[in-house]
Amino acid sequence: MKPSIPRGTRDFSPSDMQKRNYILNCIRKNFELFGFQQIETPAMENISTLTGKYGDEGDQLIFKILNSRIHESKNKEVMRKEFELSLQSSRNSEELTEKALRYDLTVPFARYVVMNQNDITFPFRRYQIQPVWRADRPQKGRYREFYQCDADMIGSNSLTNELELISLIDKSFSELNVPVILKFNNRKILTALAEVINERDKIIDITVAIDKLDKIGKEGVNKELLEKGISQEAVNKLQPLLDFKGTNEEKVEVLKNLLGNNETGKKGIEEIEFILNANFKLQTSNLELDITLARGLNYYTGTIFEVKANAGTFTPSILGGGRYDDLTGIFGLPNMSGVGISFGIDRIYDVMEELNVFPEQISKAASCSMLFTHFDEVSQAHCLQLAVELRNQNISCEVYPDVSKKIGKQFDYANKKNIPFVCTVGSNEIEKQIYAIKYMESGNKQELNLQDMIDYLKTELK
RNA sequence: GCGGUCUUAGCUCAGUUGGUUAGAGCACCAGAUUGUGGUUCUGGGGGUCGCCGGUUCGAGUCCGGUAUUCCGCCCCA
Repeated sequence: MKPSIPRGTRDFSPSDMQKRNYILNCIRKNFELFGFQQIETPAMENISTLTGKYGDEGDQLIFKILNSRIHESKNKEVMRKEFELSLQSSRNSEELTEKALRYDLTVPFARYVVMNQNDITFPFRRYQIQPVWRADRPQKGRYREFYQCDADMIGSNSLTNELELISLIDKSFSELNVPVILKFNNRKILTALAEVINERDKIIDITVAIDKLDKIGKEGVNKELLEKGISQEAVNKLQPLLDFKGTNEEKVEVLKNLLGNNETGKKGIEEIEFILNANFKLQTSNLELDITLARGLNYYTGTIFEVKANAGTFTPSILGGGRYDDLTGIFGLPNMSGVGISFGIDRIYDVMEELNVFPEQISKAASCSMLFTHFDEVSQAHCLQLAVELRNQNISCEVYPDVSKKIGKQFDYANKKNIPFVCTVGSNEIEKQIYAIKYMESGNKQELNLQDMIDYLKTELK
């Protein structure tokens, strides 16, 4: 058969993994530097855990897992009915699919917090690096399996958590050498907006439409708002928001004029001002209040974040996040506010590839430090013994696995794998216990006994 | 889920209005070179032209379906 993998999924070769791990290690190091602790959760969740958290569109992007051994079920009539209903409209039937692949890491985290609340010391900082799955149509930078790297603080209302996350974002992208623009907004602003224009029920439609401003323009947004049944009067009231361009402080003034008399609006503006005024390192990061930033996920209630690359032509969203005041409530633990962010390393990878900002040494990384070459079974066996000695000294090495008189072929192998040192062992070497070490880059050779070889390699490999 | 697009050797791609045995570069293998790689030269292997069906005397080329890639919509890391 012809081998293939599902669309939207990918294999990662050793050179891919070197680059992916470079990104991952940077982010993981910073997570730990900020005191986050790692957890993992299962790839699959009960489907009821996931549904209803991501909006209607999100629910349809959940990968469902068909129940096993349905042919042995005793409830086939019920299943047939459920299947018929599933053909009619989007729904979840636990008779057919009781499990699903996780869609993000935040909802499983909320579930974890509720289940383990007695063992957790709050406020809890956790990080989680695992793949998620979305039944989306693949495109460039849009995969059906991809990794999220989440850092969340839960059990604290303090806005200093938001400041810490901004600091973490700033530090991570500057270390990765990716120029970014960090946008933020507050869901309370959007809620207040819907209230002020008397379209409270349409908040989702309003936020989704406004979020598209930079993509479809003001006319596009207005058209979509009207199509969704928002009144012309309400749309008119929104115009100052859509028109406005200016500094963060000027935007706050616009918000005050528009929403200053609304309680929720006041609170949102306060939170925004706190972040902007925080006497922090924020001035050096590219922090922008974007009053049209909405984000689709339903569970956000306060601050929302989004990061985009600020260079090159491929500038997808590479980080998202925000504050959720009551995600755990649905699982039975109310009043547990959390805030978190999620790095999308697959897209960060694509952006870094385009910008060509991976350090050069990553692509040159060798699989090991030394290759032993040989001529026959006897010399190969001697090499295996030498390899044990080197590895005991923490020097990585490999013995060419096949026996061949063609030493050139063995050298070519070292050359292709960027292995920096080659040691050839034959009967002369075994007899004298002196080995010729060749440094591939220069071609220089050194004749050394085992102890000198170890010392030499340790010095050279530093 | 809807619309468009791509697919020819391991990789990147040519392939004329449908017409002999489908090509190139790189990679691979062998030799020049029997204890030392990168350069060079010579030779060689490798294709159900994504898959299924149709039109035709004849299909890589035209038509239908399907899968995949990428793009737009929707949504999002």
